[in-house]
Amino acid sequence: MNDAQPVKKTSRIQLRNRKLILEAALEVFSQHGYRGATLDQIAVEAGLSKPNILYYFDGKEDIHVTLLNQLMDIWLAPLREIDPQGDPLKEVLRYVQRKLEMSRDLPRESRLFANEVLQGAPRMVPHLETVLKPLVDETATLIKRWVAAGKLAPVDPRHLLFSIWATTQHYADFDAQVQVLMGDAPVYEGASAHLDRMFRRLLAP
Amino acid sequence: MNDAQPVKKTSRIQLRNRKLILEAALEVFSQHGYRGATLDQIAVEAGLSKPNILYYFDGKEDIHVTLLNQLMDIWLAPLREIDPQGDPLKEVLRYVQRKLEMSRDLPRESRLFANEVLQGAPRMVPHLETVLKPLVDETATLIKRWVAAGKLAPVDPRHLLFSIWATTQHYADFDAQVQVLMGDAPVYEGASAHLDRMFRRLLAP
Amino acid sequence: MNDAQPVKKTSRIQLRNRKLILEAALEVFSQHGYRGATLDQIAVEAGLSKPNILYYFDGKEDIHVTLLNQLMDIWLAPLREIDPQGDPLKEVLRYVQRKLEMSRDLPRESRLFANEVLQGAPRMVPHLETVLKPLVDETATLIKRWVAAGKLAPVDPRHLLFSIWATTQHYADFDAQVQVLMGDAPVYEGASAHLDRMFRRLLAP
Amino acid sequence: MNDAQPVKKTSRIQLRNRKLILEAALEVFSQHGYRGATLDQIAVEAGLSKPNILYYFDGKEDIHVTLLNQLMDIWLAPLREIDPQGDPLKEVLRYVQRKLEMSRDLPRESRLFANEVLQGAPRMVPHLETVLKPLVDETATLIKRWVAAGKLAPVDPRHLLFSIWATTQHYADFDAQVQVLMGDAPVYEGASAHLDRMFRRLLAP
DNA sequence: CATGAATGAGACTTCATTCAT
DNA sequence: CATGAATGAAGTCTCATTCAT
Repeated sequence: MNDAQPVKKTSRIQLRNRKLILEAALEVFSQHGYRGATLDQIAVEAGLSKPNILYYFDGKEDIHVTLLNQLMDIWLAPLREIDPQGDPLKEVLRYVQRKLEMSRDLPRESRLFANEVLQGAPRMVPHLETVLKPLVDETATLIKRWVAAGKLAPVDPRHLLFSIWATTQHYADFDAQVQVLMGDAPVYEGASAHLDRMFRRLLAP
Repeated sequence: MNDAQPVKKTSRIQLRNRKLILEAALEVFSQHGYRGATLDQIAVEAGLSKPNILYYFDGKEDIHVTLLNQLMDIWLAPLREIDPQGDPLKEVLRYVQRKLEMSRDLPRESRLFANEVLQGAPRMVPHLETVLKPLVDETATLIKRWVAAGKLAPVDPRHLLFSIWATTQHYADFDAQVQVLMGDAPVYEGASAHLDRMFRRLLAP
Repeated sequence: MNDAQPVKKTSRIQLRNRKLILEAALEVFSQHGYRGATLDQIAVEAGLSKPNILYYFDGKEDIHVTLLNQLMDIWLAPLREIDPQGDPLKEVLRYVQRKLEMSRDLPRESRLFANEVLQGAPRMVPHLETVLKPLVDETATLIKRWVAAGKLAPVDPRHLLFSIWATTQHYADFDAQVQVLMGDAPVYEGASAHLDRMFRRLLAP
Repeated sequence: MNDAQPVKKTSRIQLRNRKLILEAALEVFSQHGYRGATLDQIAVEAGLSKPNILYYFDGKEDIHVTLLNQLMDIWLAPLREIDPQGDPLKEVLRYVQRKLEMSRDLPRESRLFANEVLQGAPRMVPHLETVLKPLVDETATLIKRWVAAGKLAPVDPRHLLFSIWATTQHYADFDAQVQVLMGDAPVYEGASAHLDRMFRRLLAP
């Protein structure tokens, strides 16, 4: 009957509320995980009623998936910024620092992602395969070329990436433990220096 | 809270069933997280009835806490095995390999722990402070001594430990992602060589 | 309740939209029943927005009642057409055929009505008493007169009407079952012949 | 792990409560339809708590399906009792009376069935095809044989069955309307006589 | 030691209706 | 005349826990 697609005009309010909800959901999901989070919490955090949340999203899972997909773009940005024309060592070390900054500035995003992968990434495997894998493959090729050209010490590109991700995100994901062990001491300054030295020593040709 | 411990005579069956339950709970909790896990799943996995589970433990949380505390002993064993009299570089590199082996052989334990810390370690902070922190402080002192003696390259001991934990546990905690990116390629062989080189370069004086 | 009728100027658009809504509601109500139908479905079916629907009707129930009342007029038309001056047998048999045709051509109306009566006709009893009953009483009197005059075989007029209604509407109301049992065979041709013979034999003096 | 099928020992209580629930559900479903019925109503009617209802059945639909399947057996019993060796006319007329009695004594079952078929029998088509159709096919063959043998007047067996079902069940399904039109007059006596005469005239050879 | 039975609290979701423009 | 936004009430279902044997 009505073939006209209901091209939802995303009005000002629409945009604002969707943002409000996603922001609230990020807070709640990253803290309690998917199952641990409740729509009630998200609604309160967003300052909206529960049914109103469901007016903007199709359900709890829809919010979660939307969040994860949005996240991936932000999350992979630094990897995309590695300049194939740049100085190899400098490029990689800059990537490490960028990742560490993200860990410091966007810890909720890091935890949201960790939560999801930790449970087998049930809602993300497709995305990982279509978006992350090609990008990683490409980066691996680049690093191999750099190694072959003698610009970097020999290293397995994928394990290198794992190490970078693991060490940088650790400060966000395992923050509770870091807090206990570091007390009041500043964390990120030391981390920055430590990681810079570690990866510099690993990769300096 | 309830200090009046019901001095249960721990019979043979008691012990067996407690073990069954904890084993089942490890499986379920590590896969779905605390909130995502249900007593039903644990009961089925353990082959016991739900009320029977609650005969052995005071509730869901009790099982979880017991599991986490038990885990910590296993988890910290390699750290305790570092020999202050041994060769510093060798000792640390051995620790890295031990941790990597644990990640491979006990991934559920790793994920259980990660899940908990990720959510702020609400049920573990006391344990972390009383058990983990002193041990880490002690190890940090040892490493500092080694560094001062010129046996290791200068390094912040705590950030070193973080890097070791992060890189080794990554293979268990982020397994879903590693699988996607590594495909059928063997993972642990490469990881072992990579981490050995990385920490050797970092620490060789 | 609210006697202050909001004397709506029934413009062209008004009329068109009311018709659109009632047509959509007929479709939806007859398929899912009163409780099973939703305003959303009706709105989509009518190509109008939900609040707009409520601009034309006071609520879900209002639409339903309006529909039922409208229906009754159509539904009872054949009964009103029975000609007291006509040939008794011919008149009744023609009525049977007219009802069967309505069952074939207006199955949604039949089901809507059936749905309502099936659930005790909560929204229709008054209408039944004030409109249907007098008409049936009148028709019963007519049939009794015809029987008394020897123009029809002795028959209880009300049970006769029940039988006519039941057998003709069955093809609309129990269509799902008829489909299963008749397969691809044509239904209404056989039904027409069968019912004609049945009521002819019953009533031929 | 546990291969032993959990052969739910249907204890005394189990049996009693399942019966209680089905009885309550029959009452509620037959009155309000599937969608119109609520677990709350069923729970109250059964005198059990809502979660307890769900301890015995997997959900609303499970109750409904169970009810419908049970019903079919009762419902088709009279059809199965038609004796191929008996006197044709007598057998069919007895069937009519048995169906009419069921309409009088089990009106809720009749309405439950009508409700379901009216909405397209979404939960019953398979059952209709595998259970009802073969039985009807068989009966149709029998009737055809009787007609061919001159024991019954020529009649389409399926339309005959439709007419029997329609006219007898009408008194249960359209009871609300029958009540309005018959007032205090006894219904089933007249119906019995009327239907007996109608089908006798139709079928007498 | 063990379990079938039961439930209160709370989770997600639907929907008729109202609000505000 | 029309609609995007919002919500209270209610519905189905889950789950940790308790009861009673």
